[in-house]
Amino acid sequence: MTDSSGKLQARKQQLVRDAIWDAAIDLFVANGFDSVTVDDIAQSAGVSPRTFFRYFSSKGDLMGQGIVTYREQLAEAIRARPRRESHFEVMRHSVLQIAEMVAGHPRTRSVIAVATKSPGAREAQLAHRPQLEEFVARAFAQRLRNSRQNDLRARLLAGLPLTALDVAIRYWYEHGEEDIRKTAENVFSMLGELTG
Amino acid sequence: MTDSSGKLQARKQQLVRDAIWDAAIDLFVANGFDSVTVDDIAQSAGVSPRTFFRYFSSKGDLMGQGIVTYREQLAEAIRARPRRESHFEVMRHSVLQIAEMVAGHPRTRSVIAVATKSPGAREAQLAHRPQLEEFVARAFAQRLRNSRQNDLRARLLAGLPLTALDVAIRYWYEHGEEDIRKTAENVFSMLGELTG
DNA sequence: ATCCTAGTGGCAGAGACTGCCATTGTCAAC
DNA sequence: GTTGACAATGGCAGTCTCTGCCACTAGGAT
Repeated sequence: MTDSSGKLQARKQQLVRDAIWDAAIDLFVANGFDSVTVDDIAQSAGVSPRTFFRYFSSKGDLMGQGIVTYREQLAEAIRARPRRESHFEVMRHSVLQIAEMVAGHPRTRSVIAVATKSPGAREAQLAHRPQLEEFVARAFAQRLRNSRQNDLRARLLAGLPLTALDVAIRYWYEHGEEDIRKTAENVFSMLGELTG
Repeated sequence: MTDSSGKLQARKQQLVRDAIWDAAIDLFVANGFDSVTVDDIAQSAGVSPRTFFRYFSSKGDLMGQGIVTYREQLAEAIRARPRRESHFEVMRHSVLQIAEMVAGHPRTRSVIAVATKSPGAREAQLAHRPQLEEFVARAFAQRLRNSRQNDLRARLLAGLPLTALDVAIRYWYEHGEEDIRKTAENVFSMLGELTG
């Protein structure tokens, strides 16, 4: 099998996946998360309901994909920071970088709008957090090889930036800020003042 | 209507509620969160499935009750701290206090065990976080009346202790520590070192 | 004894999700 | 171009969650 054919398949799958996701978000925005059924989404995307579940494990799963997409890049951003940089600076730079990517995505506002209006959608979004935390925690753990209470520290260091990111993005959305970096900087400046 | 009869009614309701919850947690521990159906729980608690849903909005809802119970007390603990105390100290004292209460509950270990083993259960547990955050954020907002970016700050101050609490409790459970205060103190000491 | 009301159970039905099997398409070797 | 494997899809049946509705019952108030 040639390399291109394999990639072609993968590309086509991604196409279907995107079609489903886009259709779903649009329907959520138009009709509300709760009133939209999986059948609606499948029909709008031109696939069978059965196929929907082959691409997404649940209806709520759709709400997390916006963030999960940047999972590797967040971990990578953390790993890429210089080794002697303080944890605080690592978090700050990584969050700033990812926040900008998230804010740049055309449908980010739609996703947040849905999550804001529907508690069920927001919960579904949060359902991805354990997975996300684990991912980030592993990235931090590599910087902590000889630290006391490695895992406790890693988990805390994973939870903080995710909380900061979440707070920043929601504030950015609700207040119609132009530059999300500014909001994120504010969050970290507040974080820094905590001990002072 | 006399005062006592109303209280009696409430007491009876709480009895049913506890019966359902206890039965559910026991079943979860024994058979796993996913394999237990609502019918199982209802039968084990001696009520109809229909009644189950009058006490808990969903099967997953059961997983959050352990924490939600302390919702008001956490907010109250925050409000009770002296007004000139730093945010950091407010968080520290409040979390320590609540952590001790949570750790003292006889079924806390069971709940964490279930949440640890089943991703679905953990997600259901996290589903209560928005509600919880909102609650804590309101408590902090009262301390911030004249602060810039009130709500951004309040949300961050709500997210941090909840993250700290979550991390501390899980670590305490997994490492079989005797005193959860020590673990919580460690978390906050790590938090304090962040800017230093 | 008789209302009145809150709590309950049963029933029907929608929607989420899964396992299974048949069908279709796609690529590769012939 | 035909064929043969293999992945993706669709349809179907069935389970489970959750809700609206209505009938029933128990306990307190009158």
